[in-house]
Amino acid sequence: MPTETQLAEEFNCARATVNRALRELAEQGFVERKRKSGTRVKKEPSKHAKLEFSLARQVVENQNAAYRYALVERNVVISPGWLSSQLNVAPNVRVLHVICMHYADNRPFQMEERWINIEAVPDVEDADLLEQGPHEWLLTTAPFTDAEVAFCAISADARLAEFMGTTAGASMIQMERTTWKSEKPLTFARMTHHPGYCIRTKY
Amino acid sequence: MPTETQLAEEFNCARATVNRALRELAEQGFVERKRKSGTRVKKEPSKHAKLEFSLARQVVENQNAAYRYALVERNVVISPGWLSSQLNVAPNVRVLHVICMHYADNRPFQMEERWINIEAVPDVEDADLLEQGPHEWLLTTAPFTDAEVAFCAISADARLAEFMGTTAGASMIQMERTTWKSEKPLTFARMTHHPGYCIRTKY
DNA sequence: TAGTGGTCTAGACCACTTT
DNA sequence: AAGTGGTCTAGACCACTAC
Repeated sequence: MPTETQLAEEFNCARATVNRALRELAEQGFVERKRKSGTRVKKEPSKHAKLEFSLARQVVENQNAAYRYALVERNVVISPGWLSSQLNVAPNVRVLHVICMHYADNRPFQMEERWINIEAVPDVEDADLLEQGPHEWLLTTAPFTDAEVAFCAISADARLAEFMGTTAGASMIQMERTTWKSEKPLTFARMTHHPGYCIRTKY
Repeated sequence: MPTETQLAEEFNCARATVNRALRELAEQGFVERKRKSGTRVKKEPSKHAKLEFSLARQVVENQNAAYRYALVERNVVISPGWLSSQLNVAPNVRVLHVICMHYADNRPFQMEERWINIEAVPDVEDADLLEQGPHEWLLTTAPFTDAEVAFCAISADARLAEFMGTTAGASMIQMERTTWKSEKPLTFARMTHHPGYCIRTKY
């Protein structure tokens, strides 16, 4: 493509304006920009959607349903090996293990199982988490800076099925998330949605 | 927060610079901006991930696996009622129905079923789609401008299980996508991934 | 209607990267 | 070494919207 200066002349506008337009096109994935070599139109425009990352409460309330939270289990445990690897923390550190449920109009919406790195968030040991979910507590107390997310489909085992009010073998969408606060591992969470739940977004 | 002019004074810089900084903070979901009422820091910063939207071929090749494509079925049909509603096209228009498979190292990776609005992309009737998948064909020929995506978990039925080399009842992650080109409905696609496949992304 | 952010201009200097 | 995009300045006008 022509250089910014050329485009500015062609369209009779300032270079700053051209720059902003091209920068936005680059953000949207239509063009690629490199210093010295210039701006090129991408062959396969890399589209991407924004995936909102909300609290269960927010999602439920957006559906105009009544949100209810319940704590199922809360205990301090020694980090099992797989978790230490996942979070990249020393083996055998103490972590807070939490299981809780989110309901929409009293129907199971999401089951959340979470391990929190106590070392990174010492205050969490005193949080009772009876009224407020660990996700919400963490967001207001220790907001993360980086996260990795994975979505997959799983079959409910007997226990999960019981909690989610369905039968064993049902297909459910599961979201696993690991978060860091400036390189420091915060938490690993596994959130399982009720059968039939869809994650929706737009481009 | 202070107004742009105040911040510009405070930091000894031009208002345009402040504006760009605040605009970027707003894009990242940390602040909210409204004319006249000013800029406010959000209580619950709305984080969001970018969800790359790639061709099956690209995903497979990124895994360093060999990609193979196969056309399963290709026929012109009269749009069934549910599809006409989904795409918002007149009932009984002609659509191109395509089923195809994407393989990674000769193992089933994704099954794709797609309906294409012939009226919006007349050329597609002459595309044989033997070498190239409809997704790839559409992207280069008639790139979309808007899309809606839904992810959900499904249980494989007998036919799907056979194609995906698994057993009926297996949980698989499915992506449904409807796309438009400037308000004109283009296509509805349902892409089912092999059991165990995860969609990954970062914040 | 007044004040805010949204956008533009014309000009300048800088940093990176390819040649 | 040269050319590109990246970023900044100082100033201006406009559009929306809360009051």
